[in-house]
Amino acid sequence: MKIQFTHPWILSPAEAIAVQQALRPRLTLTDQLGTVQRVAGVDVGFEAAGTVTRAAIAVLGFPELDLLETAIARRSTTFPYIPGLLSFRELPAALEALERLRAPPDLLVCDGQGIAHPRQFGIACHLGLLTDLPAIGVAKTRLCGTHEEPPDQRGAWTPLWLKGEPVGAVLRTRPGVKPLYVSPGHRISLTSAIAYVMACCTRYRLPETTRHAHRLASG
DNA sequence: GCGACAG
DNA sequence: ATCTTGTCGC
Repeated sequence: MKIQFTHPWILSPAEAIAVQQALRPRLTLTDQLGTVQRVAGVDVGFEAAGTVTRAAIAVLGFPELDLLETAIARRSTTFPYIPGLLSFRELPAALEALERLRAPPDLLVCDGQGIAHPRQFGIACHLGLLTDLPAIGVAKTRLCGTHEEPPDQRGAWTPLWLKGEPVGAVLRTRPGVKPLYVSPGHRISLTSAIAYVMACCTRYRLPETTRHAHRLASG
């Protein structure tokens, strides 16, 4: 698939924050999805003590979740991990992997936050904007915001509040496990994001799915 | 000023 | 991200 646009990735932290602030007004935070038939899980890992970033994409048919296509890319890491600036370390490899897909997915599920972010521009927002695809952020731990513990029941969720706004959901995908942090990235509402994440967690929790994607994409 | 801090 | 230790439920 084709990436819509990009920008420099060798930046200072202050310049990276300026990029986030410039791009944030371009987000669409309402539903703007067509028929969802292809969902892409986007995960990134590291090799060689963090000097090499490895991105793996698994495209699944929806709602059956059958594996349709995978792609992988490796890049030398050009930006350190700084909370709030994760996308500047991970996206160059993820974009390269996405470019290798034969057809664009209908929805991106990204490892990390969407608008549940100090400047409301997490990695799912950033990737959604550069591809102009609907994108959801699914994180395993909290970056910012406050919330109550969701009930221990599949599908239960509580709002994640940031500056008086509900920016995400703390979602119990299965009883007895830690909840996931779901937030919209681009072209999707919070309620739709929750529904799609639950529909993608019928067989596995997302961390298991993304780990599986890494193995499949690695061969 | 101090603590918190996706991966 | 990754690693280690302690606790609990099956």
